[in-house]
Formats: sequence, structure tokens, C-alpha cells
Amino acid sequence: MVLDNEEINRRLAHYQAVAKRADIKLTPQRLEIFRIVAASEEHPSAEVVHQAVRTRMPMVSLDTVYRTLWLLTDLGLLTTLGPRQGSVRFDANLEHHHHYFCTRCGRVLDFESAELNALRIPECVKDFGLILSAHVEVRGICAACARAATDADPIAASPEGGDDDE
Amino acid sequence: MVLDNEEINRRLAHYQAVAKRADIKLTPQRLEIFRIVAASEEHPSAEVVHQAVRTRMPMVSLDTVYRTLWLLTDLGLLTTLGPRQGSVRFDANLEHHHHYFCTRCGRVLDFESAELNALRIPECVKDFGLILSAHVEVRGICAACARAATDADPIAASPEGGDDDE
DNA sequence: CTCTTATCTGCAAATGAGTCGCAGCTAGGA
DNA sequence: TCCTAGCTGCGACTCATTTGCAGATAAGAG
Repeated sequence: MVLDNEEINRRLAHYQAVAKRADIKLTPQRLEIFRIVAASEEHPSAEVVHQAVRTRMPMVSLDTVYRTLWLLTDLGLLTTLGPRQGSVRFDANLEHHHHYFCTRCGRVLDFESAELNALRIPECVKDFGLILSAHVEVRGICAACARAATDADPIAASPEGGDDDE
Repeated sequence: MVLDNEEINRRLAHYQAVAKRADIKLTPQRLEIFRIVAASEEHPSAEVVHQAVRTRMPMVSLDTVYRTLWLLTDLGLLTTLGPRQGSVRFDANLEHHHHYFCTRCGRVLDFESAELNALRIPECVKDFGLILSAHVEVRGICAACARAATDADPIAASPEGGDDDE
């Protein structure tokens, strides 16, 4: 909510560029939905985005919000928190450990690392509240999915457009 | 799936100890459900646990599985992957950043850290598959929730200890 | 060992998130 | 301006999870 306009405009421009390149129509609904998400520092649910969009475009359906949000995610313009899967997963391993999860199939694999267990969390996080635990979450495409993708379609098998950090 | 019995028994014993202390009845259903989860290296959904439990106790309802799983979570014997919340959350921030999330209210806050951006992921993770990104996930109780808890019930407000509310 | 009762369990119906099929609408290139 | 592939809104649908309830049962008291 406290994002400067410059950053929001940068995100909007990026969206428009990507949309053009991907042959996606720039409808007013999409622009508005993207603007809302781009301007948000929270991590809104579809429902929340829908509420916000409706204050300016009252007839937009929740359904369109969902479709747009997933579209933007597929274009690499948004990410989701946690796996995109539907149901809650439980973990009986109380040891300090870390997760690798496959963004394609949702499989989650554990790994351990003394080095990662000893992470130094920045001071500023303490202002957010109490810290109970910290772990590393690695995202990727698991070997099985990579193999399946190569078999099915050797061209599109290169891992999505998305992530360019690190 | 490939956990040694010793570890499973340790988890079972821990469960029984905690259950006794918390005044929770040790029903055969609960024991079986816990055994399944404790013995699993995967991160099963309620549905999957239910399937597994039914091979030995055919009349257990999915419903009981859910109740037990949440009970165990509240007792601190299990954790969930991702926030316990219902709906998907979207994030328009494509910069490399990290998350703090409140296990009480589900609020998610971002933070940045050059040091954490440069994490060294252990070699063995590369065997799982392709790595696209890595970030740190901190869990805790945010300042707002902590304050609310103190206001409402100054005694039970001490974090993590014996909070068996709900 | 039996009694008692607070706590469980299973069921069936309810909720809530997210999706789908379709018919009409529209962005944007020719 | 026209055309059409691609959108949108709607309502019905699916699927995960929860709830209310009546009958069952663990486990402490006697």
C-alpha cells in the first residue's frame, strides 16, 4: 500500500511489454486487476483483489479476477505464496529442515543443512513480531517433471520464463 | 516411507506423552492416524492419510482424519506446509525477497537481505531437480496478534508454551 | 470391575474456494 | 470499419474442509 508510484509504473510497463509479447489482449479489466496487485504490498487473495477492483469497476466478476491472476502468474509477472496446490499438507518431521518443492507437480522434498539452520535473520524482522522458526524454501522443477516435459515436448521443456534473480 | 522404526517409535512416544499432558484421549483412530503421518517422509494431505488409515481401519471417516490432524498440529506434533489459510495469495514483487508470516492471522510481510539472497544451497538439492529460486520463510506471531492475545488473555499469552486455545 | 461422563466418532449436510461451459462482447490487426 | 480470436460474466459445478448432532467410548472415580 505504501509503494511509490515509480515502482508501480515500472511494474505496469513491464506487464504491458510482456502482454504484448505474449499476444495477450490488454483489456481494461486486466489492467485494473494488475494495477491493484502491483500496487499492493500485502499478498492479496483473489477475493481481496476482487473487492478492490469492484470499487472502480463494479461489474468485474470474481471469475475474471481468478483467470487474470493465473494468467499473470503464468506470464511470470506474479508469484504465489506457497505451492499452488489445493489442499493442506502435513509434516511430522519436527527437526529443523528445509523444503524443495516442484512448482509443476507440487511434490515436496526435505533436505537438511547445518549451515542453513544457522541463518542470521535481519534485525528488522524482529519488529514484525515474535520469530518462532525460519527455514529455506527452494522452488524448482523436479527431475521427474523435467523428464516428463522433455519427453512430451522437447522444445518447450526449458524451464518457464519467470525467475531471474539470484 | 523409508524412516527407521526407531524414529517412528520416538515420535509415537512423544505423541503419547504430549497427549497425556494435554488431557487428550488416546483413541485407536488417533493412534493410527498419528502413526501414518509419523511414518511418512512425504508430506501427505488429509486425503492421502485417510486412504492409508483405511487400509487398517476401514471405518475411519475423513472427517476424523482432519480433526485429528489439526489437533496434532495444535499440540505442536505436526506442522503444515505453507500457511494454514484457505486461499491462494499472490505476490507482485519480483525482486528477490523473503517472507515473515504470522501463524495466527496469516498476515505475510516481506523483508530483504542481501545476505540471505546469497544462500548456499547444498549440493544434494541439485539431485532433486532444477532450482529456480530460493528464499527464507520465517514463521512467528506478529506484533498485532501478540498484542491482541495479551489483551484478551494475559495468562495464555506467552508464546508457544501451552497454548491450547481454539 | 463397573459406572459415569466428558470427549470422541461417523454421518450427512453445509460452506467456501476455485473452475468450467457457454453465449455474447471487444481489442486490435487488416 | 470490419473481423475474429480471445475475453468476459454468469450460473452451475467440483472439491477440500467444517459443522451439528446422536450414539459410542476412553479413562478416572468408586
